[in-house]
Amino acid sequence: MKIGEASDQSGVSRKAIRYYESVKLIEAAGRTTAGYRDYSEKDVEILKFISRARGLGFSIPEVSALVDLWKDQNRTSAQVKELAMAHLQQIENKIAELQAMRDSLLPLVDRCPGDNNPDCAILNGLAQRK
Amino acid sequence: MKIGEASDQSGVSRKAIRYYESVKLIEAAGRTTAGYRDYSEKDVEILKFISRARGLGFSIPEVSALVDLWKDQNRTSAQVKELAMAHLQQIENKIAELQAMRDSLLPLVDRCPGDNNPDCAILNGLAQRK
DNA sequence: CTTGACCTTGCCCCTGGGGGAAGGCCCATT
DNA sequence: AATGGGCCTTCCCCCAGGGGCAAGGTCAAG
Repeated sequence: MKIGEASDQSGVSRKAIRYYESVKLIEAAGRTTAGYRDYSEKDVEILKFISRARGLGFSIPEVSALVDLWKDQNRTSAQVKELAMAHLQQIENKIAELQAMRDSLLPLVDRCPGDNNPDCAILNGLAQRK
Repeated sequence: MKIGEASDQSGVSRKAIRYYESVKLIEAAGRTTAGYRDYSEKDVEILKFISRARGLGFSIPEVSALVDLWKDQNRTSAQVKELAMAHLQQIENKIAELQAMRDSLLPLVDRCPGDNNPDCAILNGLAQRK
């Protein structure tokens, strides 16, 4: 099948598929006589795997490692778990970072009257030396 | 003062200062006879303002709008509040997105034995059609 | 006068693709 | 047989926010 159908079936955009090929996350697809990329059902399964992993926030190198482990019958679940736990920690860190931003910003927003006067707690908070 | 001192005092890297100038977030600094950028105390205050706004996660265009409002004596606090609340919503959205990732990934990690066998709930979860 | 610390511009790199241009291919309809 | 539109191809620019490095200019102290 051609890239459009592979895209529709896998949920990965055409653009992303070509990008994944360019960064060698997936193998270069075979070509038809017309020069079109040609995909098999198996290729689509790999794309779906990648799509789900990306959806969980794994970066391209991380997804690459996951795909390699998936294909490797000699893997250990410990290897996979280590990778996933490291990613989970990154997620937790980002959540904490965003919550810290929210916790800093929220009180400023609450104290800003939001009326027609120029006085604003948000600008004051940003301007003042802490 | 030159860029190095302005950087030290404001907490914004030399590189970032030049970058902010190139994207017109700040005005182009004056130059000494030797061609070095020259900063005043006021410039440093603006950089500190920017640094704090960036620390709260505001994007460059958002920071630009905040700086403009800060300088504008005819602003209304409603304008500032609107901008801040929109950003706050973006933060909340990102937090929710990351929490959803965590909530999907965590049960898989918990069910992965992490031993020397290849069977792994994480890979199974990514591979299976949902 | 030399040395080292600072400054300058400029270029390529990163993430993860999106958007769009210019041109080639294929199928169905007229 | 021709044509139209819907695919496909490669190529390049764009986003944030700089990092890193190169080649060279400047300045103050010893």
